[in-house]
Amino acid sequence: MKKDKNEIIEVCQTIEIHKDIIKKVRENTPDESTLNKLADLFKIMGDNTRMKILYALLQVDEMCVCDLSTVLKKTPSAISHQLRILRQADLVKYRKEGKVVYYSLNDEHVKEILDVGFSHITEG
Amino acid sequence: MKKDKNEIIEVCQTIEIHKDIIKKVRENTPDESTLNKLADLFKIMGDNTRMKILYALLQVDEMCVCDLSTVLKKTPSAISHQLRILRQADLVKYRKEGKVVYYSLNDEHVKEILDVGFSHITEG
DNA sequence: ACTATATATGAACAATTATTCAAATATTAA
DNA sequence: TTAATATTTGAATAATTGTTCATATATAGT
Repeated sequence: MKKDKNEIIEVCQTIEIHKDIIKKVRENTPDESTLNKLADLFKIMGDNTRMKILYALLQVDEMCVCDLSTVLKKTPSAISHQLRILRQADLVKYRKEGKVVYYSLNDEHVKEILDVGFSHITEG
Repeated sequence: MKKDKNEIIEVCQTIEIHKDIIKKVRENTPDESTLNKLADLFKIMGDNTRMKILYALLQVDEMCVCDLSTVLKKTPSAISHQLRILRQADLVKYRKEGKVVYYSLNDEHVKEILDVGFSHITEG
């Protein structure tokens, strides 16, 4: 069992059980970097605090850190850390007004993804 | 700053900066358990290996552990561990034929979620 | 300049988790 | 029964990550 990433691993004794299936999958799967980005997107949404932030921002135009902190019952620091992650992933944007920073959703896709996920949870 | 979950935390000195916004969000956000389930769903999709498994199963009807192991260049054990997580989340189903276990996607929603996420990555 | 407030940030800690390894099942064939 | 193979499983390890705490920055008011 080679560990080199470029080697073909002989996973099972019957090396490739279903050649046609493996061929089809290899030809039609997006490249690794795209799949990694996709996994990263879901990873960011896969956290209770960040999910609550996104759903809160879905209800209103914008919220400041203190609003989110109040609604989620978490410290402003914890909220700020998570907002930073959402910012870096371009899922939220912000504007500054004096001392207060207002955050809002950055992307229409976010709502779509949440909606489909919601259907899976409630219907399925 | 109380830690009791039922207490209202006084996060900032100006306790609730925007009462109307906070009220609206509180009234329209799904309950905690639903949001947790939603975060769990995305958490499961937010892993490189599991994402590759899902995308592979999206291309063909079904694949056995050995097929997945070959395509993803991971040990059957690693694949099996991840399939177990996908099974428990009802994202995949399986059927057994002799020694071989065939896995397939369990839900139409999975494809939808992946598609919307894909749009976000590629278009945005 | 000084104080107060809203937010951000870095380090530390605790908790979660993906992979590996070894061993256990389950099924088929001899 | 014995051997071979596909898959599963439990324990151990290494890596990642969310929160807290202390501190820093930014802005407004006095």
